Amino acid sequence: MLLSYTEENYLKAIYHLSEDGKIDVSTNAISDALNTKPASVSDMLKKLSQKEVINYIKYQGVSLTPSGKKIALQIIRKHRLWEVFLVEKLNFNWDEVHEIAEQLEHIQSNLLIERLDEFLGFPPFDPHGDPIPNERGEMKAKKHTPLSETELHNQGKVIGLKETSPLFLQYLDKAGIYIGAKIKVMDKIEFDGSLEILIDNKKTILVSNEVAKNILIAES
Amino acid sequence: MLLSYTEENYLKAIYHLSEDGKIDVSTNAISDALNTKPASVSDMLKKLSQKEVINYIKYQGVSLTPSGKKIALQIIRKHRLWEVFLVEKLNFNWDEVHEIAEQLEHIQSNLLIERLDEFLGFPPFDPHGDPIPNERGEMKAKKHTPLSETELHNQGKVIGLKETSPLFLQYLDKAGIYIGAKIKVMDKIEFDGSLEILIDNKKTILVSNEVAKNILIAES
DNA sequence: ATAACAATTTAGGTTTGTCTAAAAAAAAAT
DNA sequence: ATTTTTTTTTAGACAAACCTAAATTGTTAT
Ligand SMILES: [Mn+2]
Ligand SMILES: [Mn+2]
Ligand SMILES: [Mn+2]
Ligand SMILES: [Mn+2]
Repeated sequence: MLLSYTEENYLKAIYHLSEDGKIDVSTNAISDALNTKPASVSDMLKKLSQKEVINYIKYQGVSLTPSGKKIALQIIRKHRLWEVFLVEKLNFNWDEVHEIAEQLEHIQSNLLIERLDEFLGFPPFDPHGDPIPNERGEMKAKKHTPLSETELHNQGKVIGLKETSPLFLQYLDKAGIYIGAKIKVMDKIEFDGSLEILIDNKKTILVSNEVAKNILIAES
Repeated sequence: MLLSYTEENYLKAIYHLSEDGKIDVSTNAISDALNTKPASVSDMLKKLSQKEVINYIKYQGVSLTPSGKKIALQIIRKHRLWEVFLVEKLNFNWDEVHEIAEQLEHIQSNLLIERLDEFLGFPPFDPHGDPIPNERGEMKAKKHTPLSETELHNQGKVIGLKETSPLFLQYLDKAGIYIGAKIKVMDKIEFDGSLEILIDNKKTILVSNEVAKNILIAES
């Protein structure tokens, strides 16, 4: 089935919104995510329901059907592969790629995306540590312990981020934090939940609780 | 100025139609090129005229303004660079890339296209021998003597094509003709204008006049 | 010079995706 | 158990890009 650029964006938004455990996604949440009005979302949900890519009962929220989920994962696959291309091949910084990938993810060609995947060496993760689905929509589960919940003195590695906004990524660059960096929590300040962390056994810095919540760690 | 996907395609079509020496392009020619109805073209010409990217006098055809021409050349630059990428990096055949480039040419990001150009080594020509405009819209003029008008026994090199449809490209593959191939005209059959040609001093084949008109030669 | 034909434009509609304002339903508060 | 507030849907409009049918302008042939 062929969906429009806009319909694809709705499916992707619904997928991302239901990622945080939520089973049913609300009209308002979608309108927030896509910067449209709730009334426009209602219209679109009716249309997507007709096309059988979402389960929709009026006033009761929405979820993806298996076929809708498959489409959403294909778009996410394309988005993340293009992000890898931009960073690995065209030397973009990780905070510059999202906007361009938002456009590139809608290019229609299965052959293109399979060739791109091959050209990039079948990367399992994108520049922000997010897993890249394969053709069947399967991806490596990345276990996510936020840095804010890591035990004191435990050594871990940065495997991903909850936030990927340019401002946050630029902050991380400045702090010397990147995907793969070794991090050890040296001290927890009870007052505001900020953490003293040792990066790569070299540099000790203080990060706020807000920052720590958005850094995902694989403990070792 | 920001133009829509569709407006960009109109400018590109007008540019290509005026390439063949024509100063003013007709409504019907545009509607043919874009597979739309003349009435739709009239609507769009009014809009493009308002945006000052075309010179338009009702009933008298249309031409690009300097700013319209600049935009058209930027789109063509993007199209051709992406074609090089697809062939050189993703191993596509030259007859498979046009459709995908039609989509990729509309991706908006100056940085992207400059980085891509650099990544590809600043190629002066695309896989079909067409010149790639630089950021300022300048490109190498390619002199075009159709093979059909080449002197008997003259040796030349294939530098481009007039037609780049998949069917024609596939025919050339089969015949062993490619950009850069050495060609010598051995005989001209007066009856139908077909030619006996020697390719790379190895293989002699017969090509129709129709084919010969669409192969561009640099004589040496 | 006029009639016939071809090219182009206008008039009036459709579809997609958006909006605002108003109505209806669900959830929260009293 | 009502009332109030919030969420969601419907009603009615609009812009972009297309269409068909009809009117207009330009071109060619008599
Ligand atoms: Mn992204
Ligand atoms: Mn990402
Ligand atoms: Mn092309
Ligand atoms: Mn080309």
